[in-house]
Amino acid sequence: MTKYNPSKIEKKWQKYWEARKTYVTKDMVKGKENFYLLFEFPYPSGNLHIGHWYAFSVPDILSRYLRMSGKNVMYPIGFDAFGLPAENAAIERNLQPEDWTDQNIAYMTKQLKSMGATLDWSREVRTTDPEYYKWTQWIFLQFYKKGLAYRAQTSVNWCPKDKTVLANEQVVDGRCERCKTLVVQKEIAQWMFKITDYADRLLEGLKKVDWPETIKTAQENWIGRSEGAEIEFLIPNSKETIKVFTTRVDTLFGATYLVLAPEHPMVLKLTTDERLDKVNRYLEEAKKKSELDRLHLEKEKTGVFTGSYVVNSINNEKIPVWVADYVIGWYGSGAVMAVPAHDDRDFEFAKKYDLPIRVVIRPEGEWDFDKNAFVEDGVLVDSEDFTGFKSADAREEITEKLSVKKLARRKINYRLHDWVISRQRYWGVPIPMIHCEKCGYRPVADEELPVRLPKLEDYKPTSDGRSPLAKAKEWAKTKCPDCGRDAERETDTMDTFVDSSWYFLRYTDPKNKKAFADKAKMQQWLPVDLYIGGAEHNTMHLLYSRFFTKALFDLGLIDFDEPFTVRINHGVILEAGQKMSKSRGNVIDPDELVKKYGADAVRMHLAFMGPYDQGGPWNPGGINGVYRFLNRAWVMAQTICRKKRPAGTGAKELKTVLNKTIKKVGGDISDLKFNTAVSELMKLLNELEEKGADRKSFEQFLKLLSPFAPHLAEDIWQNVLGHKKSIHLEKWPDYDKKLIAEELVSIVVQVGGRARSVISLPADSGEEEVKKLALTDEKTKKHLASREIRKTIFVKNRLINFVV
RNA sequence: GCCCGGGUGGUGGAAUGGUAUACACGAAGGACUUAAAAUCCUUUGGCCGCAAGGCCUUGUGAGUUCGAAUCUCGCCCCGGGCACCA
Repeated sequence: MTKYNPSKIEKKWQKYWEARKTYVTKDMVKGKENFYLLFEFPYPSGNLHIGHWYAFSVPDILSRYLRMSGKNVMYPIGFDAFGLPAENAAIERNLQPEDWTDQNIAYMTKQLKSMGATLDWSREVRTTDPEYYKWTQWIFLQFYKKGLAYRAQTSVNWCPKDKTVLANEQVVDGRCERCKTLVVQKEIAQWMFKITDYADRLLEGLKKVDWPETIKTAQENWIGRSEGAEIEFLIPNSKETIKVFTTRVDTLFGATYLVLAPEHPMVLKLTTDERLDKVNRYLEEAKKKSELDRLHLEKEKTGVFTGSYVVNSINNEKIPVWVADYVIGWYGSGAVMAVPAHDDRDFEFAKKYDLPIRVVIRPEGEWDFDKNAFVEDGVLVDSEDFTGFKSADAREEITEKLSVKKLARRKINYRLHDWVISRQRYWGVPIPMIHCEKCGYRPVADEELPVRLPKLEDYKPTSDGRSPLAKAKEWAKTKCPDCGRDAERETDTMDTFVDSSWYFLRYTDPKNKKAFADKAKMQQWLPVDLYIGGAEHNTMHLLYSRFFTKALFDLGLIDFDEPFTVRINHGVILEAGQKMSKSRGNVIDPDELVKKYGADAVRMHLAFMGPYDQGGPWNPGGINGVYRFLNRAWVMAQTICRKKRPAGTGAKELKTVLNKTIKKVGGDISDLKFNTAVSELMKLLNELEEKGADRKSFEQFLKLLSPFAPHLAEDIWQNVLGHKKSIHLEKWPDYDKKLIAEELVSIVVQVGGRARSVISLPADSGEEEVKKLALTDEKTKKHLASREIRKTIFVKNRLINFVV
């Protein structure tokens, strides 16, 4: 008998499938429904770790199952190949980023192919391919022409180490997401995408997609919509006003002072001469503190009085204007009305600086206003005509009254910022714009695309805030498309999240030279049926892709406006309690495991570990169990082939188990419950061993196993069982409903809610029959002895409970 | 602080109102072997008991129910998101 030798058979079948183009997906197959199964394309970091296998090989089980169930499945692969880490790694190794990236892709491709997945390599896309980024640039230009891409001077996040601008989403705890350096604010003119125009639609769209609640709430929080009003406070003897944003117009009568953020443009204008020194000193301190603040050193509120007053137009009261850094410059209008009786922050500040606290909302119960602000809704007091109103009504009425005088208006604020896409780094897509002294920024003509990234000997980032591309003088020199004068190309590159915001569209038509993808082909495949990826993209890639989809929809370029119908976040595999990463040096190398146990065992072990969305600690021990299981299947195949053993004594029960397993495994895979599907297969093999398998039931078992262990299944199918065609072209077995319905069922007998015995009866027996038999049962009798049955609970085919 | 997840044997986990601990891992004992590995068999939540059997057990305390890991409320712990957002 030949021994199970995974490394030998796996290579062989991988070549076989490749030669026969088994997994090259056609755009349409008659009679088959298309299914687009997508995972987040990898970043070419160097080599795969076990986390990549988890992300790519486990969904392959679903891909194979769907194929067998008659679906035309696309399971594509590509590389998100531009980006900072590759550039930094290349700098370290004194290589060109392009060479480093190509080298990594070559190595990872080899590794990926060893998984034995149904990946369609003929559709591979790379974001660094000019044929790809040509369309990244083209889409940018469409956005530009629609006013969705614009250039503006704003305060942006600057990473001093990576020497580039970062999007808000790339700043975590005040630090650069990549290198963990403290981010500073810098005033630079940058290209931006107007994602804020889509804030409401991005919220609205969440309602119609089947995504986990966690992602939906994360995106809702990130967008941070809040409804309220903008109210103007009058500056005496001036035409100017201070606008504040509030969600609590009902507390307007309780406003006892007004606070400006240190960055507010009116701060110095409102500061009186005698307060100028103090205010200036405070502004200086606030600037310094903002960096310390991010280290969470101190959070106590500080502020300073400007010396000026503004008028609250609801009651014509003069209230003092303070400057304090607990008010954020960029949110709302950078100014707030302070209502210390009804806001925790204002309360704390008022207590500290001895400012008046005026109660205007009463709770239903008792409240100690000396100790805490009452921040919930209630009934208005001391609010002139509005006294006695409920908070919600007062908000409406007061806003209405002030808007008549044009001193207030309904307003919705968002936490979401526009997306800053300029990067001052080399390894990215050049922004296809030209700067002319006379005409300003002009778009590159479509025929000129792609604007190729030039080769640069020295591509390192510079400290002056200019992109390294500025060093490519010849490349940058061009003519203005409008006036024909000498002009210069934009030298910033795009954030890599732009590249990845549309790659799933390209997979449908990766070689198209006339469009980013053919409309008919997109119609056949999109939106994506199931998208699998990591939670780190909840508020980045997933939000950006949704924005792109909506913008492209509005441009009439696609006919759907949500890209991913179903989304599942896979769990993270931890090593020593931490996420695996090269920098931590705790990566588990799949190649070694594959060498030792084979790809089939590695895949199946990953599937068996636990719920797919949960991840968890890497437990190398368990892989033995799966390997043993595969080995036992292998051994059984050999004996069946030789002996052609007929069905054993338990043949009928075996049939029932087999049919139940067919149903359960298929259902579990569809629900992405791979771990329980594996355990069902193990149970079935145990049964087959115990009862003695015939060739037919073994073949059924093998089909169920084939998505999990594709190489082993194929080898047995063709070499041992002698089939001429691939097992992966077989149909998923049907199950017989009649066989699943058991003839005899076990019914639990409970006495007083405690299980005391089990009796066996024909299925669907009625209460009387069950009761009769239960009462003759010895164990039951013992527990019922000298007790009175007060009530009987009967659940068909399950249990009977005697309440005593 | 607020918002999502989650807490079950020595370990990964199963069961989403009806026999808790399926399926594996590990461990212990045995068979085979000169020996080891591999393989196979047996045992394996805790406590009491020679056994039959009994009692206890799903972070914790209460509640609903004939019956709760599962539903409800309070508390503790772990993971993630947001966080001075007015």
